[in-house]
Amino acid sequence: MEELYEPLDEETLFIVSQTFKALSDPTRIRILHLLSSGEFSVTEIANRLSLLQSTVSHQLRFLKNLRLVKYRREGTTLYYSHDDEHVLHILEQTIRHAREH
Amino acid sequence: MEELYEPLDEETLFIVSQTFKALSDPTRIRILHLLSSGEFSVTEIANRLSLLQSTVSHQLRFLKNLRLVKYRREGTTLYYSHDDEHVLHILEQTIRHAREH
DNA sequence: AAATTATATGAACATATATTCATATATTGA
DNA sequence: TCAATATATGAATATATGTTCATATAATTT
Repeated sequence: MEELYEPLDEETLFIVSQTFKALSDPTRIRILHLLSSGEFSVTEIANRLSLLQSTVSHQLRFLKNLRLVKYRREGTTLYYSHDDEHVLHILEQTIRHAREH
Repeated sequence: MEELYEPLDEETLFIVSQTFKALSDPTRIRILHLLSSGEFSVTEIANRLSLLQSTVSHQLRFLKNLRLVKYRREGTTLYYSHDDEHVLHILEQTIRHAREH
């Protein structure tokens, strides 16, 4: 029997699980989905999604640590945008898939 | 400014988050990755991945509920295999992406 | 420098989750 | 029906996680 299966090393496993963990929370999904259409400040995100500023900030830190989002500063305002085409593509792909029942 | 952003309804959000939650745990990732190469019994999975039979069984139930795996019976043995090409494709895609650093 | 606005942070809390152990269930064969 | 084998299940536990509240930090304007 031929074996096309390659066991996963710890590092790969960690990266993959972290990536999907980022996409496993409804709040983070909504934030990333919003950011797929452009850049928004923390307050804008909170208002659009009816979330507390603190909640958004915490989740943005999470996404920032995984380099899924980035920001630029303009005065006191931080404009966040997505920073990982691959992950965003997977998310949008899965959203479409889910919408087809 | 044109708006290409479509808010996510609750149901879609739930399906998407559940799907990614399934892929966010190292044990489930290893199981699904193994099943990408064929069908295996619960005991085989446990042995190959050095996991307790109980752990594997619990996680298979989780994956079964989300219809990510299916099984066929042969005597007392249950052979599990994957049951969602789309999700498996996303997983393998992300594994390859992670392996490229 | 003080006030204002925007964002980040830490602690506390409630909830969710993964694993383990012990045991139950199910199928087969003697 | 009893023994053997394979799998499932439930309770217990430890840990992880998301949200909230209060407050801190940072940049700007007056």
